[in-house]
Amino acid sequence: MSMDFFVDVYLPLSLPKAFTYRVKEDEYEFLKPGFRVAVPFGKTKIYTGVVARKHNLSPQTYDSKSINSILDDNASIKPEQIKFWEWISNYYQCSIGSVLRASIPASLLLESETTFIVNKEVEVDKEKLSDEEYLIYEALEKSPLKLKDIEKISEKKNTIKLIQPLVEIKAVILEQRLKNKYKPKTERVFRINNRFINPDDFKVNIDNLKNSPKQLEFVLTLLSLAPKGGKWIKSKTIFNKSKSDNSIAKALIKKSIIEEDKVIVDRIKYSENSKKNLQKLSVAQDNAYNLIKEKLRKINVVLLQGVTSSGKTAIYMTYIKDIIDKGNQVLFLLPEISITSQMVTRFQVFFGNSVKVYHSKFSLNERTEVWKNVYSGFKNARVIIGARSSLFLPFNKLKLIIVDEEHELSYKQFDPAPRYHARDAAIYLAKINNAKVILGSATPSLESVFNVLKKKYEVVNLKERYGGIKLPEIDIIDLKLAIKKNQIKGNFTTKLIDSISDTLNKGKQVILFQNRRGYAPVLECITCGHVPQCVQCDVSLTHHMNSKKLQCHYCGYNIPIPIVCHSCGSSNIKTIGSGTQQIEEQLKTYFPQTQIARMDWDSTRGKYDFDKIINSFSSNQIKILIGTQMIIKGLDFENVHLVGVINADSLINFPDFRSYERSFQMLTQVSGRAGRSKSQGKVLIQTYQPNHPVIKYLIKNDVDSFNKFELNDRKIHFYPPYNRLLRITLKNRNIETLNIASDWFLNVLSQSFKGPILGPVFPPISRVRNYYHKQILIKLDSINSRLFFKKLLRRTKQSFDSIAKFKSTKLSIDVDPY
DNA sequence: AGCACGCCGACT
DNA sequence: GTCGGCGTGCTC
Repeated sequence: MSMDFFVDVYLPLSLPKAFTYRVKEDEYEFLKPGFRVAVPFGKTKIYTGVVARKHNLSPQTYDSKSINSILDDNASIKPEQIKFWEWISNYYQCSIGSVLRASIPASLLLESETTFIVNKEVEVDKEKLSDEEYLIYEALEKSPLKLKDIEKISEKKNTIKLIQPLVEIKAVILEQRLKNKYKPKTERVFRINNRFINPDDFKVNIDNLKNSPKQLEFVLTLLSLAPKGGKWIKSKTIFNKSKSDNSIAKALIKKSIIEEDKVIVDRIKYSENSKKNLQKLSVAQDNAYNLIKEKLRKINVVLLQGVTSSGKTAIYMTYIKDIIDKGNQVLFLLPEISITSQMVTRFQVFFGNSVKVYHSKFSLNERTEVWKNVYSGFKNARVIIGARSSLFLPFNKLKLIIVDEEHELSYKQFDPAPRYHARDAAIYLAKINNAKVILGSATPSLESVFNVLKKKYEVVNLKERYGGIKLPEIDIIDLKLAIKKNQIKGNFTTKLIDSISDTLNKGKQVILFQNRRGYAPVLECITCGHVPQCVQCDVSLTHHMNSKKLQCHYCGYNIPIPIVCHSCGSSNIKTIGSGTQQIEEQLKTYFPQTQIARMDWDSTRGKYDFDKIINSFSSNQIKILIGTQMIIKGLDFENVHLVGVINADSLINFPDFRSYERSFQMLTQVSGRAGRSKSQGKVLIQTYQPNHPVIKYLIKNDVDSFNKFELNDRKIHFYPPYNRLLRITLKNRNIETLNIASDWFLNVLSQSFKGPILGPVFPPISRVRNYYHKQILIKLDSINSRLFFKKLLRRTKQSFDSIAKFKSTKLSIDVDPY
């Protein structure tokens, strides 16, 4: 009986399912789920896919193509990873391909590029070729070319048609070549030739070098580093020590005295600090540590709720040590922005080379390296510090995931798909790996607080700061009152200015927090009120002082700052609003002699800008640091005494159901930057609403009461964590088509689903890059309705996609949107 | 998602 | 007449 052999393959495309390919019997035996295979797809392309499963069921409705080749000797992807992808794809309602693409460094997803080569077996009568064909053929005779290159040579765009005749007469053939994008970094190494150090000849050999002192020195240096030979020594080391260079090495290689080779080295430099002992835990920390340990025996997730500066990190580290001493791996998740070199160094001091770091600002090659380290050599990858995408690494023996600052919004991926929440995904990842989870925060998310109430998680509290330092004193400045008394100028009340100057006089530092970025956001015409808008998005252009431009934050469109109003021609235009740049300038008029730095998205574009500012602030060169969210992320500045919040209202009044929670978290975090050593710090908050609940509970440092208040509010309005949200966004260039499409969608949904469906509405920014947006929001009240709705949504999406007139409408789904 | 095909309008 | 714009449908 003849058997057919098939594999289902996941492709890195945004398509909803796996594709089935035929394989030969021996391939079938060799392949396992997780192997990468190169497969033809469509007419011209070859993609790298991942085998999901293998079987003998011949597809009924189509003929399977055969795979092109097998790319692995061992499964590149572990079964747990595939399981994790499938969960993400199912829970967050996105294609498996988009998960795959987010997971694997592009370097491991080989890419096909159509290359054309001259077919030497066919005689071509060049006289008969057209001028253009001739040109292309001649170019191809010199070297194989890709379509893009031919485009350049022929200076035409439609190269396919140009080359088509040549392909038809088989003068030119296509070559599908897979190109490996990952190039390991190598270093040259030398070692002494065995024959040279053979005891019988050694003396003679050395004597022979007498007339070449430079070469002799090279050899002696090499011998001092590797007396018995055999060992490879880095070229750099020898060149430095013997003051020689490549010419000398070359000469020695020619004489067969030394041998050379190349070894693969890590791109990311890890300091080889000797591992220090962990700092001893305080009594409170030790209690918390033991409690966590005890609770994790019975439950999978523990929430560590510790006030700012309570020393959560020390507890994590003690726990991490437990895990890695047993040869297991730990994933330490941080919000992207918190992964500073400060943080990494802190870990390396204790865990040395076993620490690996993974986040999106690393280059592709760097990320590939970490991937390979985590996959194979887990001795040097036991502690992985990473941003949300590190959930997708090929862990070996993952036994603990720590999600620090678990309340952070940036754990939720926003665009593109997969729109996953790293905290929630981490809990599932832990489950399939049999690992435990510690969530840490001073101000836990209401979701986690709720899960503690529901007994899904256990909580461990840490109510005092490390070293018995008092929490800062929080003082409110009523802006209404200040205006009445004429005690305000620009953004600053007299009280705040006095406090700043007091602090500076004591030799202490100041942090000022402003919840906006860039310079005074918009330019307004005083005469007619016109504000310059982006041409393809529905937003006002932002004034960027550095580049002297008006810029769109959504699509990057920019224009030079106009001298006259484009609408009425008046030259009476000015900037309105108050961002960090403006605050910096106002502050400079008060404290002209003081070093002031600003930290926001604009001033920290580069990879190292952030570290640079942090370093000069911690070394006390900068006295006042002004910044947005960026400055509040778990950084330890010992000398900061005063934290000022310029305006709490812009936070509190943000039109979103999470804005109170967020303001409370942010204000608590920012307050926590004050008084981290010995003396008690001070926090001054300027606000128009001194009696607002957020402010009220904040002053008392009462997280629990705030949570209670806020949970009650969420319950009344059917918001998370009581109900789950699901948001559908439709996009189209044409507003009419969009309206019809979104109405259709809503209609079909509401025929089967009786729960609350809101919309479709235009979001606050209703047009981005010339695409109009419309949103539908669904509130789901139980697991059953969630499961039911997701099924319904999948069906509805399928019918939607099959209707021709909706083809141009893009649809995206966001589960648990933020 | 890409990519090719094919149908239309705007020009050498 | 042809170039290239975009709408449509398919990919194992």
